[in-house]
Amino acid sequence: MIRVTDTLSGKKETFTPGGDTVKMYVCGVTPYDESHIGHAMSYIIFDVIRRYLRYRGHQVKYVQNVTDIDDKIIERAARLGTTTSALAEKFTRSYQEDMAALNVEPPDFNPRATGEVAKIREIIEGLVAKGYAYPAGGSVYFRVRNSPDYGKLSHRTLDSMMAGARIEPGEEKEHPMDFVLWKAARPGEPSWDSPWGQGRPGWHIECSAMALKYLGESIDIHGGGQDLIFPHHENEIAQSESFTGVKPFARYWLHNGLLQVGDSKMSKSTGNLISIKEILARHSADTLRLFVLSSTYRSPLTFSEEGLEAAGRGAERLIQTAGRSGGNGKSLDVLAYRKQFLEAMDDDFNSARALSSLFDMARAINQAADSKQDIDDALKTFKELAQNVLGLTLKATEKQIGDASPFIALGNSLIAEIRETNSGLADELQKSYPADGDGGQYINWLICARAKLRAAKQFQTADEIRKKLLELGVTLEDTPQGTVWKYRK
RNA sequence: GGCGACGUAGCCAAGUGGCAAGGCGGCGGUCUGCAAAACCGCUAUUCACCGGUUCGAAUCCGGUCGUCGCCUCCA
Repeated sequence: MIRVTDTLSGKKETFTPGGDTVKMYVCGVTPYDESHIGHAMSYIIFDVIRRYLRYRGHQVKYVQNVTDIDDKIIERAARLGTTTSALAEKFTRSYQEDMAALNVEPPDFNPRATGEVAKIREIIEGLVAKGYAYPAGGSVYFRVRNSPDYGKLSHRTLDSMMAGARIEPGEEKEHPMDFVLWKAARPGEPSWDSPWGQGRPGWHIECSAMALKYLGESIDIHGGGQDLIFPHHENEIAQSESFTGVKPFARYWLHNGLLQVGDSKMSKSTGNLISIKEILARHSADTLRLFVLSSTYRSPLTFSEEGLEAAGRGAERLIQTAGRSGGNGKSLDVLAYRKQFLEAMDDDFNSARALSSLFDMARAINQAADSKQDIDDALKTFKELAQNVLGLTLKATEKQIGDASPFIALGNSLIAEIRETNSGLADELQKSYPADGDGGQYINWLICARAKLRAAKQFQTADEIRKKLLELGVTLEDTPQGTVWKYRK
């Protein structure tokens, strides 16, 4: 039994989907710039939720929109002298690359706002016909006063919103909180035909349209960042339920806490953005996923380089475990750890607690491997949870060695050094010295040279190789199967 | 001003009535020629502070202080 915290009720509820397939909608990005690590956090979380539901035997249909037309896109495109569609396309693709790099599975449907104008118009017309919306000056507004429960998601009333006071004067609106469904086009802006004249969809309406079109009138999970609760999701509920007359529009509203940098939220308006690409240049997807998953998804998370490094070391331990092999002793049973893992995930996707079970399991596996127990089944369970549920790759980050020259230099000076005391060995090494190749080849050669030196008990020179390699970012590990190396910066 | 969240070890973080998970770091040990990796042991008598309820509270109630979010484009 899975329990989820629903923003609407404010409580932890038993999760029971409306049908055989879990219908899941998560708000996507507005592609006018590179995606940032706040996006990474949110989409990693919903990716894990989706994976877990599937792991628990649910079919999941996952829809995510792309808001490819809005004020920011228009503004940015104009500034850069490009079209809104070219700009949106560029950053949509960049976003998709980022998600792939983070091992976030693509949605089943990924509709663009501009591709759904027909459905959007249909809904607005319906809302106008029912008296929930009214045209004014070529735009169409939603009439919040006709939705008595407006404010139920964000737990506030119209009166309390008015008290907040940061509301601009009425313009064409009947009520200050009325929001735009259809925006009249200004000269030169991209626009579509409508009964109210040339214009384009407002922000909130596309999500209602897509959810209704791709998932139906009542969906199971609607997700997004906490910053979307008001006004975006509040408005989605109002529009959707007013249009269809079906309640609830979403059975469960899930919201992730926001990523902070330093002492404030990272956001577009404060400009303290760190892009996903920037982070992935320094840290692996597993590192980032572990960093995000080691706290509960509803809490705010403070980004820090130290935090990522800590997560990275943890990730390495898991990767190390995944690569182990046991013997043919007694078979290790890890079902108790698996049970704990599932109990944690069942409890509102408590990935932090689930991870503690995974680390415990890793320790048990390492221990068993050390004592030559059979760890095949254990490893299978371990990987299933780490990869299929948490979406970790468990692959060591093989960073490309850009420049082989430091390794070549190291090899050359080594030969010269050895020649002073042992010309025979120097000749032998010289013979096997790679004429060219990538850094890896030279590293392998250096490891080979070190093995010969160790065999000859020339530990000082051998250790020097290890030390120099470490300075270049290469760690050596001597295992019974030989020496393995890792490159990390 | 309104609404909401949070304050647990050096750092990150789980735990919402019954002896304080896990990760990172640190210290000691096993293994190793020495390391690395892995493993073992230790690392919070105490959960912002004050008061209350209870046989029993990090967990419930009241208050104080502090941090953050939303109320405006945002994942």
